[in-house]
Amino acid sequence: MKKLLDMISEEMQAAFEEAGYGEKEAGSQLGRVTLSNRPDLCEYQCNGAMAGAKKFRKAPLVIAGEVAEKLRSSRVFSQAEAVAPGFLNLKLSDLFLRDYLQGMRQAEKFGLDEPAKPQKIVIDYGGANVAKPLHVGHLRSAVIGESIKRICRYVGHEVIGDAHLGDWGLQMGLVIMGLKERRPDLVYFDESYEGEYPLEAPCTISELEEIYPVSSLKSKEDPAYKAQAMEATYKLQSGVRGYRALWQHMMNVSVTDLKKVYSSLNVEFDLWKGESDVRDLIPEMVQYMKDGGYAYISEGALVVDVKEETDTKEVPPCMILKSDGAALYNTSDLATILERMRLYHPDQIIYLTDKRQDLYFDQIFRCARKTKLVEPETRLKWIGFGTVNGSDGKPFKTRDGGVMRLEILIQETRDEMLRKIREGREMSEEEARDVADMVAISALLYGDLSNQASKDYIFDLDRFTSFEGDTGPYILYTIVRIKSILTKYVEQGGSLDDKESLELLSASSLAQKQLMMQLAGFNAMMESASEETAPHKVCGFIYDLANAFNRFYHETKILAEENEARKKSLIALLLLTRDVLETCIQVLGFEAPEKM
RNA sequence: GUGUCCGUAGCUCAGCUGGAUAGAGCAACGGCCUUCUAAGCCGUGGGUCGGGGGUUCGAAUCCCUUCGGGCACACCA
Repeated sequence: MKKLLDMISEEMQAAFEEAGYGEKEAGSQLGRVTLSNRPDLCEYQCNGAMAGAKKFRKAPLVIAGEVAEKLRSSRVFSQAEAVAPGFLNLKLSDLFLRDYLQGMRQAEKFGLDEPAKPQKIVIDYGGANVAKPLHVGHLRSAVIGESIKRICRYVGHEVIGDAHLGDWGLQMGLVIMGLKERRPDLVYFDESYEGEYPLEAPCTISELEEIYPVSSLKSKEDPAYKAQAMEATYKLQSGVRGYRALWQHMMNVSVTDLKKVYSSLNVEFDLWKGESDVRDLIPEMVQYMKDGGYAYISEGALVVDVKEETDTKEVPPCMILKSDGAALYNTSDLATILERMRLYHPDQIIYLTDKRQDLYFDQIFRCARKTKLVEPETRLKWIGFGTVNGSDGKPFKTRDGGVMRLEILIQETRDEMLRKIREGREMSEEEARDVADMVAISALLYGDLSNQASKDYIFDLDRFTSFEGDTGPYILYTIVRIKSILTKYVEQGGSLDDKESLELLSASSLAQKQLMMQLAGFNAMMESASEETAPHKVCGFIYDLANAFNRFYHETKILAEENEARKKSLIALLLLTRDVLETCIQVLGFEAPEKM
């Protein structure tokens, strides 16, 4: 289905041409119609007469007047008037709008067209680390990545989400050393041991999480200890049996825990790959880069130059191997690109990390292109997100200044929501708990996603969990209201299956028409949210839609409507509103309860 | 130093492929429940869009400059 604005722009363009203001060049913009920024004057507007005034050597108002004249009998516009200095103020025909919504309701995905070329996209969620607890910073990559994945899938692309764990670096050596300090008698550390290793993991997740910070601190203070940790890393990487077995246990314990936390945020990965998965590809890739003449030794390290003529900044070379010959983050990221091209051959890879890694990804992408790890048409996209700050504007911390664990944050949000629900609603304890969990997730996700990803934002639990204003709970409340009416309608013997009834709808009030206009913008919004990988656009859209609905709701009695035909048509409008809202929150990553 | 992002109402944020009187929410104040969830709706007050210059018929939006802040600048990830 065409987008509403495109349809009415075409109508307008035709009127321009008919009035003698055709443009030879393709892609003329004279007839472009946009949503009015003066809703008190009109619904849509076209500014083409002013843009064309110079070219046609005529006063804009004259042009606008002549164009308006051509639109007198238009079936699209019920009103088109020329206003000084040359605006074309437009109102949409009720019939046209109604037919458009009817088309939406009957079309797949509310009239959103399939992409011209569906892509295969890999999303790299930027790597939680094994044996280190998730903290607030991980909230963003998980939540934004999940929403982008869902948006792209909805639009019609094939998307593979990869958790991409940090499971192979020095931190693994640190954890191994930390464990060895505590429990030197474990069989994994006995290098002469040749038997089977136990099936049971030697430590729990909380123990692992305790070990890392202690060990990390110690390595900073004690160079000898750090050397041991590096040796442990080396032993793990070179395949020492006990270390590998231990590593496997830590992986299992950690991944189980990560899955638990992520799934509480409705975040799911298709792949649980990590740095370790490409370890065998590294030698081959390094050799390839040397043979191709891309990589050379600089200051002892193996690097690839990624400077470009047009650079206005200094771009240091991309390092492939450290001067001690060891691999680093760059190495595994590049090898991962190689692996992904071989296994999935994606059209696009999207990375989510915090925005400080801007330069780093610039280097990686340039290096991948230069060394032809990817094809010229493969898109590499980096989405750098901002910091989660506390109310003081500085990175979010716990009360005592520590790092806020994601699990704790989620729990606090749930508790707060449960408290509010108990306060304001009569509900069984069990139901209150279920509802609180759903609403809490909406609060958390919407609070994050409604901000532009690239900007920092202030995490304010009170604001996010509020039922007022631009929040997840407000959106859910609106959906629940609609559901409640629909439920009552069915109880009174009504049917929700009538796909034709929207045809009976007349635009009888301003609020109703505004609701309809808002609904009609769905396909355009979703397309741009997908193209710009911008979940906040979905949030903006449903907030406006929820407002439009609530205004309409307050002035329109639906169940009490006596004209059966009109009642049916109103129910059809409610159904469309509910479905569009639920589709939108689904791509944002949360869902609405039946009651709240 | 080089580069980059940001600066919009008291607070949190939209708007930024240039259009008319710069929008929401929170907070403040005032209305609306015998009727579909008042966790809602309606209304009032609140602004040199950091400053200056330029391009344009028209600039929060584009360009330059300046101030203030964040971040990054090869052997961490």
